[in-house]
Amino acid sequence: MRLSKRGEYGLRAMINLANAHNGSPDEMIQIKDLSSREQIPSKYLEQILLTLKNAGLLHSRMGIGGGYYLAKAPEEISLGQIIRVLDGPLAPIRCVSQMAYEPCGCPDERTCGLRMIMGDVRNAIADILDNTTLAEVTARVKAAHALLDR
Amino acid sequence: MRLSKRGEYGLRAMINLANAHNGSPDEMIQIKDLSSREQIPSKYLEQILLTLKNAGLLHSRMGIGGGYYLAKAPEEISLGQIIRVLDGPLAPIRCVSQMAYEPCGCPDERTCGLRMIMGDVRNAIADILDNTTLAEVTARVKAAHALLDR
DNA sequence: CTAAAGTATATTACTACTATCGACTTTATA
DNA sequence: TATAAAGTCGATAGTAGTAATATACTTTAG
Repeated sequence: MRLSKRGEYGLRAMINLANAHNGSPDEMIQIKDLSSREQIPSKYLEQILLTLKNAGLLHSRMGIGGGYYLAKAPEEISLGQIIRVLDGPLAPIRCVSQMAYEPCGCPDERTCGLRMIMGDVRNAIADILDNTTLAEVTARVKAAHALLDR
Repeated sequence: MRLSKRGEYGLRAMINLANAHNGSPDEMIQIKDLSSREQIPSKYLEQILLTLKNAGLLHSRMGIGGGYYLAKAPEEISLGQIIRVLDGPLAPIRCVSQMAYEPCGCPDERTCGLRMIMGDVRNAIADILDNTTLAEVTARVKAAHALLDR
């Protein structure tokens, strides 16, 4: 049930960008900063950010002082969206995927035990990831910092 | 968030064996039957069943009329156990794994947003898979058949 | 004794993931 | 307007893990 490195790196970068987000131009962050902060190979991160940009989740500016920033408010970007862009469907097996269903060759899907359980698992995962936005992650991070600083 | 083929095949085989389980010697099923019923390459299934046997979840008998059968009652085998044997930890990333924790290199685990959310996801998955036994799967399959037969 | 069945290990094939390279385009600013 | 900083793009290479096959061996019923 593994999240790929691509998905992990993408999420880390997006969470970083969300933490910096404040509506001003200051929020822009460069690849090399993200990469050093989160220990991600920078050329690999480049590909990931580009994918996220093409999917409409990020904007960027080229040239000196350029960088990446969120294309929408953190409230409007869910972790589920990010993972789907980078890793594809959330479902553990294709025959329970909402976005990329494929039959699995079991004798009868209606009475397939595995399908029933994996459907439950898919729903549990999607419930969390589709209902958690970057804004909520940021809030939880801030709360954790506040607790530590006391 | 994919379940590997190994895990999928293993679960299908175990569910099949659980459906056949009745405490008598009749419950034994041969590799070739499992493989044809569930469309699993038989030599690959062989490896999987052997792994499950070495983990103590299956017993077998060699020779004519041999085959595999559950090592314990279906009530005592959870899907989580099966997946852990075949695929390793349930957690999406190692730093939230209970059975195979590894640090992930983020600046501070206590305030890592990704870790918080993935911890939730891990718990949601484990809640389902560790609390669902083969007996419950069998019951759901029977119920689905009953519904269809009306 | 022999055929059916599981055991064991090695090897191959394939694919997805991870990462790197080099050439190109855009932009701020000295 | 030249230059350096930054993102863009396509190709490709390395690697690990997954999936599958091959071959030889052991056990057991009849």
